[in-house]
Amino acid sequence: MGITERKQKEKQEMRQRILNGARKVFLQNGYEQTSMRNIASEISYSAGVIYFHFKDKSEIFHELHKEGFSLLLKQLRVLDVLPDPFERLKAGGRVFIQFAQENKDYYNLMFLVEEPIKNPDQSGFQIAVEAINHLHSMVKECQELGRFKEMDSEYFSFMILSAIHGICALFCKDRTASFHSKTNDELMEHGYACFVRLLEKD
Amino acid sequence: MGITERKQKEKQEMRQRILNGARKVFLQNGYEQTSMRNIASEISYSAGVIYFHFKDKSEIFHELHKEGFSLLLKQLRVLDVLPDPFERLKAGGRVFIQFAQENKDYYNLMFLVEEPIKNPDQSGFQIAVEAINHLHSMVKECQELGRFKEMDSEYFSFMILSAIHGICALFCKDRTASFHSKTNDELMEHGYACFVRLLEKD
DNA sequence: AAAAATACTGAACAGTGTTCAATAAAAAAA
DNA sequence: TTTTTTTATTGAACACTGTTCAGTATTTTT
Repeated sequence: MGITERKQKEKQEMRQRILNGARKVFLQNGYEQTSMRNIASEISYSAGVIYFHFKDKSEIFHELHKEGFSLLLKQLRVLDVLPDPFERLKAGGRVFIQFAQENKDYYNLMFLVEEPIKNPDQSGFQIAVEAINHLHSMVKECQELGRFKEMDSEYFSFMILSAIHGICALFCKDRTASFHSKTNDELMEHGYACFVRLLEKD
Repeated sequence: MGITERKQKEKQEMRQRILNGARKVFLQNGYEQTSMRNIASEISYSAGVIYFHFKDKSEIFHELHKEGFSLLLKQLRVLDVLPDPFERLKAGGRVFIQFAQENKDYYNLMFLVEEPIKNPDQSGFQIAVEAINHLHSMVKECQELGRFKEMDSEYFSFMILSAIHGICALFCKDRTASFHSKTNDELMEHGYACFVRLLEKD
C-alpha cells in the first residue's frame, strides 16, 4: 500500500500548508479580521479547497488553539528544573505573562476568543486541561511544603490563574490606558510583583 | 426657536430609539452577531437611517460601553455607606463579579471586545477612568489605615482589578470548564474568597 | 407658492463563511 | 492500454455583513 500511504502524506502536507497560511494570517490580523479567502490566497489556492481539508473556520482555530497551548507548556516545562515548587510557581507566572506579551494573538486565540466548543472532553481541548493540571500540581506541592494552608487547592489554582490572566487580558484588549503607568511592560511587571508579594505572606 | 427645539428633541428621541434597539440586540446576540440590519429591523426602520444618527457601529458600541460603566458605578456607589475602606473594597469585588455574571454582554462590551478607541482622553472613555479612580482611592484609604504598606497604590490597584477581572474574563469567555467545580458561581465565589484571604494577610 | 433643509428608504458595493456542480488529475479496474 | 472510479481543486453562487448614496417624501424657511 505505498500509494495510499503517499496520498495520506500528501493530504497531511496540504493540511499543514493551510495551517501555516492560516497561522500567518490569524496571528497577523486576529480572528475576526481573518477570512477564508485571505488564508487561501496566502497559500495560492482557492478558498473552496480549505473545506475539503477542514470542516470550517472553527476547526482551523482549534488547531492553532492547540498549538498555542503546546508552545506555552513547552516554555513552562523549562522551569521544571527548579526544585522549589513555590519558586517554580512564581517564575511560571512571569513566563505566562511574557508569553502573552510576545504572543498576543496566540493568547487571544487561547483565552479571549469566543469558544465554539464547550465540553473539555473534546479532543484538542485536552492540552488546556493539561496546562491547568500543571498549575494545580504545583499548588499542591506548595501545600505539602506548608504554604497556602487551609486553602482549597482547586479554588486557589483558579484564583492564581485568574490573577495572572487578568493582567494579560487587560493588556491584550487594551484596557490599560486608564492607569498612568509609563509602559504596559512596567504596569504588568509591577502588578504581578504585587501579587507575588501577597502570595509570599501566606 | 420652538421648532428647532422640537426638531432637536425628535432627533434625540430617534437616537434613543436606535440605542434601545441596539442594546436589546447587542446584549442578546453579542457584538459580532449584531448587524446594523438587525438593529434597524428591531425598531422597524431601514438600516441606512442609523448612519444618519450614528457615525458607525463603533459609535453605538461606545454608547453602550458608557452605559455599562455607569450601571456598574451605580452599583458600586451603594457601598459608599460602608465606613471601613477595606470592607468596601472586598464588597466591591463581590459586586463587580456579580455584575459580570448578571450582565455578561455588558461586561464583554466593557472589557473584552476589541476597542476601536485607544486614548483615554476621548469623550466617553472618561467614565472608565472614573471607575479606576474609585478603586484607586479605596486602596489609598486602606493604606492610610495601615494596610498594603510598602505597596505602590497604582500597581496594587491594577493587580486587584486584574485578579477580579481575570475571574470574570474566564467566566465570560467560557474558560472555566477545565476546573472540576460544580458550577461557575461556586468557582468564582470561592476563587474570589481565596483572593480576599490573601489580601487580609497583608 | 417656491426653495431649501431634513429624515428616511432601498438599492448598490465590496466584503464575509460556506456549499456545490463542474473539472482536471491520478489510481484502480477492465 | 483503455475505461471507470476516486480524489483534489476550482470558481461561481448563496445568504449574510458594514457602509454609502442617489432618490424621495416631508417639513421648514423664504
